[in-house]
Amino acid sequence: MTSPQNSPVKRPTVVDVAQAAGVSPGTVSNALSGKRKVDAETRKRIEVAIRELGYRPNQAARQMRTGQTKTIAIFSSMPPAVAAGPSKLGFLMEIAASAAVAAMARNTALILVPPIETPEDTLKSVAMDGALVVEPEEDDPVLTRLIRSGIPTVCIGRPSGAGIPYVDLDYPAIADLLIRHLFEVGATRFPLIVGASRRASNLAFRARYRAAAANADMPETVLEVPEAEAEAGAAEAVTALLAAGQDFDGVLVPTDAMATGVMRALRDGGRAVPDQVRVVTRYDGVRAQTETPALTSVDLKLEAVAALATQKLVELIVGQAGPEPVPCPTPTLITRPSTKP
Amino acid sequence: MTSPQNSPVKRPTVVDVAQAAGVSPGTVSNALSGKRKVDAETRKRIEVAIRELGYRPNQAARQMRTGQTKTIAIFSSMPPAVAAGPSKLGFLMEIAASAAVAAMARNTALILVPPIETPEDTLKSVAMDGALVVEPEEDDPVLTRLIRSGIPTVCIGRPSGAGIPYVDLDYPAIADLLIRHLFEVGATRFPLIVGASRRASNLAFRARYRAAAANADMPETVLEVPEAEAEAGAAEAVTALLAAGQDFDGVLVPTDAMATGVMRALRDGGRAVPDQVRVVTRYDGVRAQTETPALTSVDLKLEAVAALATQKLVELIVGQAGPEPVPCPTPTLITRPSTKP
DNA sequence: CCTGTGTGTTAAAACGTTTTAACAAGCCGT
DNA sequence: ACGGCTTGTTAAAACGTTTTAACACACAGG
Repeated sequence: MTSPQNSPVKRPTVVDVAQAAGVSPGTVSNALSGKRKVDAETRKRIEVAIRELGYRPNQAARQMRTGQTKTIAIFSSMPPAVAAGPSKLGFLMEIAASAAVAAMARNTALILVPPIETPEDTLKSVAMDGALVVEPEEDDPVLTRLIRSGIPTVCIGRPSGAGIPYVDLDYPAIADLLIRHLFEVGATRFPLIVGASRRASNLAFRARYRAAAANADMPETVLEVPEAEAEAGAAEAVTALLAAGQDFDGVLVPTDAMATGVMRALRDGGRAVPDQVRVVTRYDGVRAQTETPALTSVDLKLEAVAALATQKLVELIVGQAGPEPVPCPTPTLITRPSTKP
Repeated sequence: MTSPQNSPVKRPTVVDVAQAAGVSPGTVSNALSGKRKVDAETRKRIEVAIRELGYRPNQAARQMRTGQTKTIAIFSSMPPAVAAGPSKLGFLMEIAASAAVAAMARNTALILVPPIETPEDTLKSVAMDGALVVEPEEDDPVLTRLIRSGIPTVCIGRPSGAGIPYVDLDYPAIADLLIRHLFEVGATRFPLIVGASRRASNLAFRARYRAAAANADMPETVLEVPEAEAEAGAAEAVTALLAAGQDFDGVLVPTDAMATGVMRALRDGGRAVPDQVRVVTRYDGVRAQTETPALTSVDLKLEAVAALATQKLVELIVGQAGPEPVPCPTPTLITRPSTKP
């Protein structure tokens, strides 16, 4: 109960604790970190002093000295137009939530970096010693900037560059899962509606679709839609298809926002789902679930993926792991009314 | 192209920049922050030196000197059982996403603190100069700890203590909206299924329900369900109600997880929604949207709420604002098949 | 008695900024 | 020629930790 200085609050520091415990600051540090041996009796004194004063270590000072911020950031490389809207809550946030708990379990904080146009500014203003990049695009600007800055980075979804560690989402397997299912429920010819960017998932879907079409003697119809106008673009594409009189009994449309557009176009065009046309999409998010009828999609095991990526990242940071990719959990199908036979 | 030291990387510091530009470190700092005047020509030299060396300020050092971390944290006080599962992606993440962009716009990072049992550890290990608390409970442990630590805090949803700034979610208005709607679509007697905790929203729903019941001469039936077992508990409660032969033509069930349970119990009990029973819930999340039939709910304007709270928080941190609450946007009804007349 | 070996502690340096107080130079009005 | 004012710059201190090198001490083996 000694009268404090008149300064506002003056949080106690390690030297206050040292003084109270009758030791030197260095010893307090050692007691806290356990890096060097300190006498049991001394440690006791220090602990009571800490409790007494309500000492909390100053993270900034600690960070500055050690160079470790104990912080990782999560970036979405999707254009804001894609990440925004109803999907915003989906993919990215689902991963972020899981990554946050995985990080916290390793006593690391996760900071949420919203989709932005200017990665440079963000990289300057925010301190982190590692980064997660969700679904990097080919030559992703955020990703390249990160690795050029020497910041340890783990991708979720395979990146275009080599030597960057990642947790694969195994897009080919996902594509096969959906394509096989379409055939199984009786579809015989279906177009692929896909994003125009060179994002890895788009590439995989195109490749697997081509292979499957060739294999089944099905004519290939690949419609590329700019990702920024996903929903409207997909609707337009399907409407054009209908107008052209092309017949099809299924649609493979990975991006959920585009799936919404497809469903609208089908409704407007008087096609019944699933009786006349079966529709499947990739991400099992709000959109897939709330469509009428609800859409068959894929359980990507995002929670596990996020946890693995986070673990890999912290190992990378402390130098316990190399840049080799992490095997990913196998995705499974979720069948819904949109493909009911 | 001078050969660098053999040390790993050695990021350039402010003194390197100063040396390259032929000035003192202090001047570089001034040029960067713009706090003091520096000659236009000198500033130019500094800027090119910065670009040349690829200098990025060390945030930790900056933080330590200024005491500002430029970081805020967002806490959910919900028990993990509630925050987990499908709802995890909903309420909390929707707010977090919006808060992140609002924070970033003010050049502040948002760190995501997952629901935890041990707030003390987190508060110790993570540096922040402000906090958002989502839906604080009465005498919320996280909240009390935060204010005791003197960390500026803004709540989303009214806290129990006084003097803590918050953005109201206006639970009474929300409750009234739903209750009025139930009456309007022809319901004459309906129970309230509500969380057992003393969370502000629960209290408000109880109060408004009582008032409305008294006013309409409707018998009161309030069923309290422990929040940890929301879905199962609510299902059980409704099943018991049916077994007891109590007749009702509507259900008011604010928590979406409980709504799922209610719908299941009604289905199992052979009651048709909306023909025999109308159901309304509060949060328009995945669950409300994917129920069959989809549930009438409320647009809480979470995006705006989160932005307001974040703005208030940064103002609070820099001392530009007092602890008075922030007026909140008015919620609106979203009518869905579950109350179709 | 001397040398070596732990053990536990400490004083001081270092981390990279920002801020403070001082200062030099130029200009103005007497 | 001198004091006062402005403008731009700087040297040095400060922020709170961790780490390094040194030290004091006890104790063992010769």
